[in-house]
Amino acid sequence: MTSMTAEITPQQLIVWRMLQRAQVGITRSLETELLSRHDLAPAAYEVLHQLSEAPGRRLRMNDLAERVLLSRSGLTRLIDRLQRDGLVEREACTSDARGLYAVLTEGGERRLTEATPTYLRAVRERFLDLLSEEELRQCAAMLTKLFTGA
Amino acid sequence: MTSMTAEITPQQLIVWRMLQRAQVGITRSLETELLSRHDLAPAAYEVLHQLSEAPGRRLRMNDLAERVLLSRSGLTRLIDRLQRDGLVEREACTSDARGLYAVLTEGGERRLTEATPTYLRAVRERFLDLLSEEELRQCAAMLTKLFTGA
DNA sequence: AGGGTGTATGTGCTTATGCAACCTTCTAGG
DNA sequence: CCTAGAAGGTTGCATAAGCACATACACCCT
Repeated sequence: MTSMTAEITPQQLIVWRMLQRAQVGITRSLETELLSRHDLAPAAYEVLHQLSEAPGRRLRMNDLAERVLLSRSGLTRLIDRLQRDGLVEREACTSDARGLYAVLTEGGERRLTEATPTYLRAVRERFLDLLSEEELRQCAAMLTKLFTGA
Repeated sequence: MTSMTAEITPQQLIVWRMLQRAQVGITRSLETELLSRHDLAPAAYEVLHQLSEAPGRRLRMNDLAERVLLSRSGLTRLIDRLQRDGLVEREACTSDARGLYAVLTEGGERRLTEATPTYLRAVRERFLDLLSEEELRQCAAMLTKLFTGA
C-alpha cells in the first residue's frame, strides 16, 4: 500500500492532470472525426458496434445501456435518434413482455462499416501509434489494476 | 513506427476500451463525491483551482477557458453560476476594455479548501493508490508521448 | 390464485455544453 | 487618422445526458 494517509505529491497530481487532458483531447478528436465524416456521435458509434458484435445483432436495452456506459434514460433517447435515422430498430422480446431489443438494421451496419476505419484511425493516431508495444503492455497492466481496485 | 497502415489487433482495441472505461469510472466517482459533499461539479472545482493558483487569484476568461478545457461560451455560463453562488466575481480588465477577469472570492477559496481533500482522496483511491511508483513513472512517460504526438 | 416486491423501459424536467451569430474593442496597414 | 479585420466575451439556439417518477410486467411466497 503506497499510502493510507500520505499526501499527494505534485508529480502525482501532474500525472493525473495530464491523464485528464489526454483523455479529453483524444475523445474530442474522435468525436470531431466521427461527427464530421459520418454524422455519428461517439456514443452512437459505440451502440452500433456493440450491437454488431452481439448474437442476432441485438441487445436488450438494459444490457446495452451498461455496455455503452449510459444511463437507461440516456440510452432510450439515443436509440430514439438512431431509430429515427434508420440505423436501429426496436423489437419486442418474446420471453419477457417488459423487454425490448435494440436491433441493428442493414443501414446501421452499413454506417458502422463506413465509420469504423475513421474510428480506428483516430484511435491509432492519437493513442496506439504513439506508444511502443512494451508501453501498451504496461498500460494494459495498469488498467487492469485500476479495475480490480475499483 | 509500429504501424503506418497496420491493422489494430484485438488486444490493442481492448486496451483502448479499458482506458475509456477507466476514465469514465474515475470521472464519475469524482463527480459524485464533489457534487454530493460540496455541491461542486468537476468543472467548477477546476475553475476554482486554476484561479487559486493564478497570480492575484484571477484569470482572463479566455485563458481560463483554455485551462479548464471548456469552450468560451461554456465558461461564460459556468462563471455565471459560480458568480451567482458567490464563489467568483467578474472584474474589468484595465489594460484591455474587452477583457474580463474571473476573480476568486473569499467564499470561493473557502469552498475550494473544503473540497480539495475530497478531490484528492478520490484521485488517490481510484487512481494513484492503485499503481506503484514505477507504474506511475511509466504512465507519465506515456502521457508525455501522447502529448508530443498530438 | 393474489399480492407484494423487484425489474425493464419510457417520460418530464433540469442542467451542461457547444456552435454560430453578435457586439465591442483592439491593432495593423495604408 | 481610419478602416479592415481579428480577438474577447456573451447570447440564442439546439443537443445530450441524468434523476426522479410513472407504467407495465415478472416472479416468488403463501
